Amino acid sequence: MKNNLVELPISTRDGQFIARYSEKGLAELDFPKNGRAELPLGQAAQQRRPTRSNGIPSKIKNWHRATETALKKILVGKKSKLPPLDWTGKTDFQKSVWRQMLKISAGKTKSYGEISIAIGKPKAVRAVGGACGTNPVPVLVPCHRVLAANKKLGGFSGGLDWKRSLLKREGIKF
DNA sequence: TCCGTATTGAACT
DNA sequence: AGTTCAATACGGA
Repeated sequence: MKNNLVELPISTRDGQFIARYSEKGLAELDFPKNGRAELPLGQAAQQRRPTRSNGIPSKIKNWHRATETALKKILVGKKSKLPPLDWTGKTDFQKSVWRQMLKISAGKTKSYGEISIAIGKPKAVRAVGGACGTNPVPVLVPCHRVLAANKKLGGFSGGLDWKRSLLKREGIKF
């Protein structure tokens, strides 16, 4: 079996996210492609296309519902329960890093250094950054709550605008 | 094996 | 106070 992922859209006020599910859980989540963090102003282009519900296992539909709820909550700075995540094929190091990030509650931040300490490898700060960059499930795994040591904005896969917006919504100052 | 990385902290203008 | 630089762990080619 290969990338037998089920692809489902999630419409939010920030645009349409794309969620992909494997047989084990949520495997990937993508930012809206044509939607910058430039304040959509409610003019979100909502594409309504025929949904092929056929062939989608009910468990995936269930996960998708959880994902949709979680995503929308987090987008307004609230904590939420997450669907099962499928990190198959990823390294133990990455999984450790992401698990630490899941422990960051809404409205709080951690530095890359703190993450590295938390996983027992204080010197692996840059590797932590690398793991963040390959995080397949942004937002839900709150990589945006990870800042540099002096509380500065690091980088972000989906664009720094996103990171800034998300942090702002959670009332984080930097 | 070599290179890049979403870092860091210390040294140096 | 701003900038440069080496160190360091890990993943991908």
